[in-house]
Amino acid sequence: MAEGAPRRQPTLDEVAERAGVSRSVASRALNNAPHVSRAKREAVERAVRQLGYVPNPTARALATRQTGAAALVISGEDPSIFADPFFAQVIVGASAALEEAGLHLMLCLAASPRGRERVAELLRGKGADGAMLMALREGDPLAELAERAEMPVVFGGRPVGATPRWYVDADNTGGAREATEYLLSRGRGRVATICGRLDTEAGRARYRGYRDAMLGAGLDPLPPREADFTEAGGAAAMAALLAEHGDLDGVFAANDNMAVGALRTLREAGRPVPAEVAVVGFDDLAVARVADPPLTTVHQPVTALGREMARMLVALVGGQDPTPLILPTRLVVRASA
Amino acid sequence: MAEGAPRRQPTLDEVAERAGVSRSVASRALNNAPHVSRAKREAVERAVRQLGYVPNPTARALATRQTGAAALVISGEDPSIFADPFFAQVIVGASAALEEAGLHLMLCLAASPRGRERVAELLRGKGADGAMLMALREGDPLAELAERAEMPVVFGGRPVGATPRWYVDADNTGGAREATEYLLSRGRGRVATICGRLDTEAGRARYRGYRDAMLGAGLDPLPPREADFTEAGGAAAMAALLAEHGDLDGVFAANDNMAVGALRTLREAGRPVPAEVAVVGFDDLAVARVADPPLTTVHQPVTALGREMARMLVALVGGQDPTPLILPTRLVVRASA
DNA sequence: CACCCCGTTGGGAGCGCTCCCATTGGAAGC
DNA sequence: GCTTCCAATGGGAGCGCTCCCAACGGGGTG
Repeated sequence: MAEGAPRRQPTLDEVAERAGVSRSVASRALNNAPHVSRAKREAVERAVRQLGYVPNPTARALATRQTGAAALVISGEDPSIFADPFFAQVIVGASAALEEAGLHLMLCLAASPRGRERVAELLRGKGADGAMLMALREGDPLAELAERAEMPVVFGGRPVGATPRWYVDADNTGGAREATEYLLSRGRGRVATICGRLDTEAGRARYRGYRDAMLGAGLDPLPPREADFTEAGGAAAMAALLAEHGDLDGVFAANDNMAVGALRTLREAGRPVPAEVAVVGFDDLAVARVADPPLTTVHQPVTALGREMARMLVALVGGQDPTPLILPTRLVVRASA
Repeated sequence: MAEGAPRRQPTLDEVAERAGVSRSVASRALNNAPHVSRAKREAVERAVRQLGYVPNPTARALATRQTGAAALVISGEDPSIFADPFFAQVIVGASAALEEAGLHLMLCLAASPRGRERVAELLRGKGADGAMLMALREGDPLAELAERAEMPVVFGGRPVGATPRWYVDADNTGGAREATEYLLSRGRGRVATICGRLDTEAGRARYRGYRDAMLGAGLDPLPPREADFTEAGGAAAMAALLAEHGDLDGVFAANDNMAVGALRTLREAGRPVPAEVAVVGFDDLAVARVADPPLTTVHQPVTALGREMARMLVALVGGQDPTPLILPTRLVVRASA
């Protein structure tokens, strides 16, 4: 907080007066728009420097009807979902792309009812120039809010049961299929999957990939063994799997967190990885490299996902009509399979 | 994006007209301020519902000189610093507290020069009602920006070399001392430390804690072995430590990431943990529980840190003058030491 | 019955900026 | 030398909301 007298911030009028020009000219000079003589432009710049003028973003927003901010909304019934480093990566990408476009990032963790309400306000009132929505589950109230939103909305991953106009997604099915096929190609014949929440499209798509690969190899896919994308959930699912199918020799986990959990369970059960059971994850987050053994996993360009979402939103805000994007995944082979 | 005709959002004037009252009364009714008769209040509420009116936050911000948003600024020369799950936890806490106060969260990753410039704008122009600054390094340009900021600023952790007026920090020195003392108390006599970046106050404070504990036990502290708070950095530092002091039997790493790296190096070097070398970390992030062996570490209330920063900021915005806060840490004993 | 008090009410002046538009004047064209 | 054109300029009207303040009127008091 500034010390001393509560001197107001200088306004554009004061800058104009100091520079000996009209407010209009000062405004144009500031936004370096045309129709300003070199002399006046410099006079304005000098005045700005002398007064330490900084434009008031709120006033500008009101006049231009643009807030200069984009919202990133992460759904979930409980804030702990955000602990997944996946989101941090997305944010890094989105933040960079937004920064490039001169937009600020508003982060909304739509966990509590109160939070969801605030998101609704943001979307319905013009609290941002656009929004990115992620992690929607089936029947997510956010989906409806997105419909009513007074601004462009880009989805990160697709919501369940509907294909929005604009989204960026990873090739979940393809990646999962590749992972499973890899396990099969390495001679694993009894491959199970720990799938993510089936009330998310990513969870379903990855299960489809597993199923397709199994069917393609003439094998019976196991029914979905659902977990919640967390390490603990993965560990529990692995234990259940082991109890039911003691003879399995391969597991595709629908994300790295769950794969790490599976690894832990297998270690505790004395089932060496990959000797007895091979494990493949999905995401390729930092944890995959550090796991023991290092995790073979489906790499998903998470930072790019954030970046492309933001870019798509920027295009939308700029009046363009971008096309949805599906980012490629690729298998990264490490020691676990 | 709304379909159909580009109908404008209804304004307060339209609501007032519809309700048969003046704009003033409508405004008061909306903000449920006094001096509005029951009848008119209800008429306004009805009109709001019928028109689907949502107040324009920008206009409100301009009139009240309050943006309704708080910025969380994370410094760092490179966005990857944000990959540290530490920040995600802070955000969860801050977000919840801000939500309670009806403020939005603007997240600023001040990594690139461009990003820092935008933060400067935000802080100098009134782009937010207040800011929380984290992860400042020695000589960080953000420190000066904070001085000039036209809004209250709360620090998360203290900047190097200066104690700001308002901050929330963890008891870094105390925690590090406790960790080291624990190692010593378990009969480890040759205890080294992998300290974090010494251009951060947290890095320095934790080294001081180690040093104090060593001196307190009449032992010679080893000189700081600096790493960058990452897993890879921790692994490298551990390797160097092993090369120089092959006989060490205890390591205090200044955060969990580095501790996990150290664990990996020790495993690769065939030095069983904790049998030959005991390891203690700092932070108690999720990774500590999952590590192999599970990591003994200094628990730091990270979510509370975010929450308290936000609460302090809210108090400040509300015109109060809160006092700085130092949150307690505590040792969590697991298998690694 | 005059007077005062106070809850209601609405008019109007901003908040600080953008942008449309009419005006000006000098350079270029004939 | 006169018209034409256009860059440069500044006045003014908003953007949608808050809030001060004067005005109004009904009930209570002396």
